[in-house]
Amino acid sequence: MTNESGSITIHKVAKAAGVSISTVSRVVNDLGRVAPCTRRRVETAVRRLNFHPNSRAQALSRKRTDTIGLIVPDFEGQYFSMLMEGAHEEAREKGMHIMVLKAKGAKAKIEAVVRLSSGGRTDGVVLMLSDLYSEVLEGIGSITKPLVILDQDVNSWRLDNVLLDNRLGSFEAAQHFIDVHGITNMFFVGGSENNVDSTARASGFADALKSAGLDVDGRQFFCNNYSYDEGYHLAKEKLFPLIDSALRYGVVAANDDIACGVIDALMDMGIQVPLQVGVIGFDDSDIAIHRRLKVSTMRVPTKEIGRIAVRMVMNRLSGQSSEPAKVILKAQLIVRESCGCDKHNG
Amino acid sequence: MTNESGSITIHKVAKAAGVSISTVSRVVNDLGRVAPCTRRRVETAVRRLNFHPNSRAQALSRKRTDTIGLIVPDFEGQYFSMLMEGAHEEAREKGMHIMVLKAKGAKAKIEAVVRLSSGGRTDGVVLMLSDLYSEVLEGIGSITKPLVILDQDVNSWRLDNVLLDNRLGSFEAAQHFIDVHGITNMFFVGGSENNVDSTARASGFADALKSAGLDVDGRQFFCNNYSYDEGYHLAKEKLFPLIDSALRYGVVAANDDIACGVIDALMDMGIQVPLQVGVIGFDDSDIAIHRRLKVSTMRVPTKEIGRIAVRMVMNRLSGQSSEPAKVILKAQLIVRESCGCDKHNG
DNA sequence: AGAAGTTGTAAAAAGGTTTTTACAAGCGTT
DNA sequence: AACGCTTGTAAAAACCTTTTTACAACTTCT
Repeated sequence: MTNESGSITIHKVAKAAGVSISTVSRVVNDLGRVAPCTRRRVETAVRRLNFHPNSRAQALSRKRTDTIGLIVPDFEGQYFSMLMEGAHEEAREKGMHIMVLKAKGAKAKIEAVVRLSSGGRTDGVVLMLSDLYSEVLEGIGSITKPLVILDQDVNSWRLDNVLLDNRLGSFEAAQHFIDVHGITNMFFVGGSENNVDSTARASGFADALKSAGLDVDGRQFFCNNYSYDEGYHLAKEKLFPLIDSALRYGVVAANDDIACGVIDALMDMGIQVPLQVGVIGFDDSDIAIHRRLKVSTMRVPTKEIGRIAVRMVMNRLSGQSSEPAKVILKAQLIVRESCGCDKHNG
Repeated sequence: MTNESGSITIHKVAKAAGVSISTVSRVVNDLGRVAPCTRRRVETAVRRLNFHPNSRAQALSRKRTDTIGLIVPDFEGQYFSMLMEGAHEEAREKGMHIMVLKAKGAKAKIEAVVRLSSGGRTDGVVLMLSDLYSEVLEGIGSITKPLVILDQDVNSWRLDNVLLDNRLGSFEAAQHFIDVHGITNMFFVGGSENNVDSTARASGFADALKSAGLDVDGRQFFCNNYSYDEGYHLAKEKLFPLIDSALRYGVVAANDDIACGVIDALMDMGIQVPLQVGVIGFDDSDIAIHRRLKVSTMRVPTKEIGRIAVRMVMNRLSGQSSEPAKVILKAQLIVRESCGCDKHNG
């Protein structure tokens, strides 16, 4: 008895209520200029027939879909979940919907953006761009719809941007080891080399060391692919041999998966964590607290990122903000156990 | 210079190519009856103007959106990620899109289904229904669009259904303890009481015990809310006191988070896991392998569930299958370390 | 050579809204 | 009573495709 297939249209409602379709439209959309008694008549007809405006016709007529596209490289991991959470909440509050697309690699990303925006399938797109592809920026140059880029700092006269201050995040992580624990020997274990998050986190780490007057050496940096297994492997094969049991060390990892891999590897090699080696992760994902040794980490306000991104699209849509907006959020150090602090305040 | 705002419509293309709009439509949609030289002319015009058919107009005319709705109770956890993965892949291969909605509780779920299907915003909906709400089934009774229910076994003449054989899963987990490890003392730690997965897993566990001639006792069952923390807490406060250090035990948990909580709690209380107490989780989520003691678990083919669900919607759409379909998938035991087996084949 | 079929294209209808324009009626003012 | 203003409603245009119908120009067969 729903619309569709029985197809209750605005015309039938109009007929049932004995008015014209424009009156029904005005009632349903709560535009003014309709007499109370007419309104009542229409409303009962709408209820009785169970009329739902055909959103496809609305979309065509209104020239919008009330849908925002979200393009991510991956559905896995808590980052996506939280991003989705924030984006969905914000969208929902404004009566909009989210269409999700996964696109890995430059070509796929461009295609995804075009597919979502060019036909008018969505009103705007949020694109997560964690790898540096200038080619993507070119490829989407012809898109005229609101477009906000996540993660990667793009300087465009058209694109909105929401980012995390990755440098500051790992700067603070390293600084924590220096200031609170008096540790001067440190390692950074990062994700893939062309992931912008990971490289920014590496350089923030380096900055912290420099600004504390410590030497920075290429041998302090390790690269893998953002996974537990690689973290484990790297720590066991490369990092462990460098450890002098008379000294204390700090490890800053580019995410919590890596941090956990490092911790487990060191423990398996008989190192006392966090006594001999402290570890700070990044992201504050579930894995950081769902273990015996709670992992200290830089919490990323991912949900907020999703929210803000959607809000930016909608600001554009409502014609506010002609200037491209850029919002930079900060990570927050969550001190738990793996850095060597006793207190567990996470 | 994309469509929209510049608005390159089929009319402009037709004009540019010196043909009628119906010819352009036939070329673009690759319907027959168009002379080679006309086709070429149209194709160049399309490319030159960068024409993308307006998908809103297409939707109105074709009476479909090429979009499938996916309604889930939550975006967190790997279950959602994998479901999304499968659904997206299948949809993408068929040129369709996924619109995601989160809805918790009966009222919200009904509203979500109505919102997505009644206005014609999607062509069909996949609804994950892990809690038993007969009220939801009633509420969506009037929907005429393809609708597939996940997780919960519904016997409807209209609704498609894809499920996991939860009973069999925990049956096999318990049986593993009995057959392989000769363990006769067992506990089940479940999720919330009205979660259909958890209760089915509990009863499968009970069946295994019964069919092995073991006693089943209410004190062997614990309930929480599917979280690490509750698993930890329950194991420490309730389960640990019941343990006789002279005996060996097996614990089947309703998911991996709980399993990890139980393991960590028991370890913290000085119990040797898996020597004294073996643990088998459920789901095979990342947390099961991202720890020192790799967790044995029942792997759920979540991605496959997502795929099949979307495929079912599309089968309906294409007019095949008038009978409601029901697919029941099986979980697979992944033997790692936490059950007491040495070998790590995960 | 004329009938019958095929092929390429145009014109028009359909899809269901929203929005603009137009008009009529009611009311107060002078 | 004439005028202008507001208010309620209808009619029509616009949104952009797809799909059906119609027709003219060719082929092919008898």
